[in-house]
Amino acid sequence: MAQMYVNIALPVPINQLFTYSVPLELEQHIAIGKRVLVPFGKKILTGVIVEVPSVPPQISLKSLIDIVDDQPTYSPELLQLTHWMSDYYLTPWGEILRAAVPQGLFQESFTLVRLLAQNPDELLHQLPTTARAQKAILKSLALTPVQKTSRLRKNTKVCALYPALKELRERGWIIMETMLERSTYRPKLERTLTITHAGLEALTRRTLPQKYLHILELLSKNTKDGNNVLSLQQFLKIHSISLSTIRTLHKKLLVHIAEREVSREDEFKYIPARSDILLNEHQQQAIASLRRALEAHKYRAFLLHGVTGSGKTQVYIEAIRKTLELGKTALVLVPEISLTPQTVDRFKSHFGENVAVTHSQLPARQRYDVWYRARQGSIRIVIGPRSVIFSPLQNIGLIVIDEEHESSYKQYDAIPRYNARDVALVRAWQSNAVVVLGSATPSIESYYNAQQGKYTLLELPHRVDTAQLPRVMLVDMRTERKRIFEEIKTKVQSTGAPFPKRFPQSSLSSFLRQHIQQRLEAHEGVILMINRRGFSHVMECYECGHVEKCPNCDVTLTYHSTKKHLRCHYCGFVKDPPTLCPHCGGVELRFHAFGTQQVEEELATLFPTAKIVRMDRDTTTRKGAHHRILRMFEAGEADILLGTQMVAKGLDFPRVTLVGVVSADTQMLLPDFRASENTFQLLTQVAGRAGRSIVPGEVIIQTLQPDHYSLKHVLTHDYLGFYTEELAYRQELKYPPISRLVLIEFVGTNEDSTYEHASIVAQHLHSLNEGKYDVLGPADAAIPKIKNRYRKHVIVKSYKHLDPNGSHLRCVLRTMLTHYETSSLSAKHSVKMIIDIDPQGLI
DNA sequence: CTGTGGCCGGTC
DNA sequence: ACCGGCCACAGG
Repeated sequence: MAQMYVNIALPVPINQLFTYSVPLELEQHIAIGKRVLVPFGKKILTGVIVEVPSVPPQISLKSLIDIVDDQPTYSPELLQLTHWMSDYYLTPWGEILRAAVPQGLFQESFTLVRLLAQNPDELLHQLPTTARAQKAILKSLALTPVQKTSRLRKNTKVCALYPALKELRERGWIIMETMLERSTYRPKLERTLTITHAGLEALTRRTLPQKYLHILELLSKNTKDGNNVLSLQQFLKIHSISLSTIRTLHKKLLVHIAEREVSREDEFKYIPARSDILLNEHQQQAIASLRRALEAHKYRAFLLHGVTGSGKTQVYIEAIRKTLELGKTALVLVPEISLTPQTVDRFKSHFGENVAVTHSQLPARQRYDVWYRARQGSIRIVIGPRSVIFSPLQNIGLIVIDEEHESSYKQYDAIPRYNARDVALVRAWQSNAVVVLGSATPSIESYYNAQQGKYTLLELPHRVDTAQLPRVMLVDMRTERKRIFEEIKTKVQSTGAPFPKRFPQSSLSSFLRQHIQQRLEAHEGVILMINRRGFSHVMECYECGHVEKCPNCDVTLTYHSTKKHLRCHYCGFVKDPPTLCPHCGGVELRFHAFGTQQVEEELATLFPTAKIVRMDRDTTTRKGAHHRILRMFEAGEADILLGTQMVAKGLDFPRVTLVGVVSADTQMLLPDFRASENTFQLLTQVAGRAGRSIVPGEVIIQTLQPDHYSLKHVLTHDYLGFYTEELAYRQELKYPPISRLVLIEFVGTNEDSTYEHASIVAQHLHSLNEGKYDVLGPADAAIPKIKNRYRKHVIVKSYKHLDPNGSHLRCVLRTMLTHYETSSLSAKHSVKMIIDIDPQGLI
């Protein structure tokens, strides 16, 4: 037999596979998709067998250490999907494979350093004065005698750590041990109690005290097929028996205590689904289309555009029902934030034991369980946030992406930077499955795709039952501001006092106040949304709300306090800030945004008897806090729910009749080409929280820009109107979906070298250009410095009519990447380069 | 002459 | 990412 080789994908930032030879005794266990342990550099890493080549490369090879899996962790389907991602997102395959499974499945080795010497302080003198590194290591070990090498490196900041450790080892002062991390996953066990043969005999012979006989009798009834139905704990509790009694029986060998693995899923109280749900005509049509598509067993994508409260979930449920009938499985992706118990219960009540739900707050073990059970086929529906797109469900028939426009489907802060919605489309295509993208406010891209015929459009234009869409009103905050400003001016003119440093401002207009008052009196619920403080570097006219924009990119300019100028962070355009407002001649240009705190205080003063609950990042980090706040509000124990964007999504409280938006502007003025789209989506979503029952709802939006087009269409619930206007804007400035964007971010501690590095790459991209794309920048990122690291952006805009599937662009970027990797430019200046394909935003 | 810190290329 | 080899340079 010829020597066998395997190609392994490793989770290292090197875009290639590595070949290893296979020891004879492992040959019969080799299979594509299994995890293996391999030596790599100084470490042992986990990798995945992705190919079995017939011809080895002409280099000396290392040998596999072990095969971790009994059965492949990755199905051919998942290997195909992750391979596509590796190519599309320019990310090493191994890194994607690691991201596609629960944490802890990619063990790697580490080295422990253990101090043997008893008296390290004396030993210090034995070392030559020049051996500073060794001394530093000894001192650190004197404090903590056992440390990982990585920790020693951090503690001592020694450069050549290993040579120094070698010396110390040769002196016999330390030893080093290579260890493999323990897998973070261990099954949850519980103890079971069974009666032994000796116990049964004792029972028939009745040679024991009555008390013990009674217990044995209970036990003999409780035992089924050799397995105890109740756990030890449950048995003790139900029959009020103490553990010590059982111990006595155990000592006499009359009972047997064993351990068994249990599922960690939370107890679920089964609520049967309502059977009286009447589907309206549009829902029925949508369901019929989906059923036909499912029966065809072919790839097909649908965009389900349904207004808030139009019963999209019921459509998903019927589609899933059909999928199960066809013997297939279904994936449901939801944005993290909208995974309310309401939604979960609804799916569970229809599909019971077939469903599993994961979310990021679930302990890692429980997430592992869901992953494992999906792979085993013991569940057939998985619901969760973006990462469940990798769920190892077999035979997928349907993928649902709820609220497909949500930015949380894009992972932007870690490798791999992928959009789960787009990956879902590819997975469905590769698996001949049906995809449903659902939203009340589809992303411009998705609606564009629907119009281009890539997706079939399904519309739900009405709310279910007889609920009406709420009445939306705008409050022009400029009038309020003007009044205050005039008052100050007259006061200044009459008294001769200087202008006050800070102008008084109230976050709540009198109009909004009156309406809150009315709702409180009627004992109805009020939701108030504040935008997170976010971006304060936007300069705004106090009187008219005017904001300066870039003449080239049409994004909001940001103020740089050090250089005292306004700047476009897309193209680098710079100008001095105006002293007078170019729009109204106002003198007061300033930065501002309301914080949750200020609004809460104002509310408390204005409505002293009202009970206000706050929901934001700070108040909901504790486990269960989120649910408790919502339950209080639902039960009517709280009158006003005040919160950030969290309150905009997925909540369904019939008692809410008024929704107020403190300021639409913070969102609208974000320096990003998607600012209008996000504003429209957010406001439409939050407006959708009002009037979800017979009582009609009202929505009040405060703004300094009442004429802005993203607000205009919110008033009339006119998605298509907004889409048309927004698409024209995108076409004019060549933003997606007309173009394809790639954001290249450079992060470094030294501003000049970070910039230099960015320009070299930008230059390189220019030189490779054949006119199919534009390169913008380098420019400062909108937040130019985070945690003492400078951020520079280079943006590539590739034109779809010249490079329809973006393959040319990826080819160019790959060339650039190879060049970059070998030129070791990054190491020299310690500048990190991050490539983000199809970024969600450019901030 | 030795030990150390910075750059650079390789990792099967 | 992270290690080791190479080179320049400070201290003896």
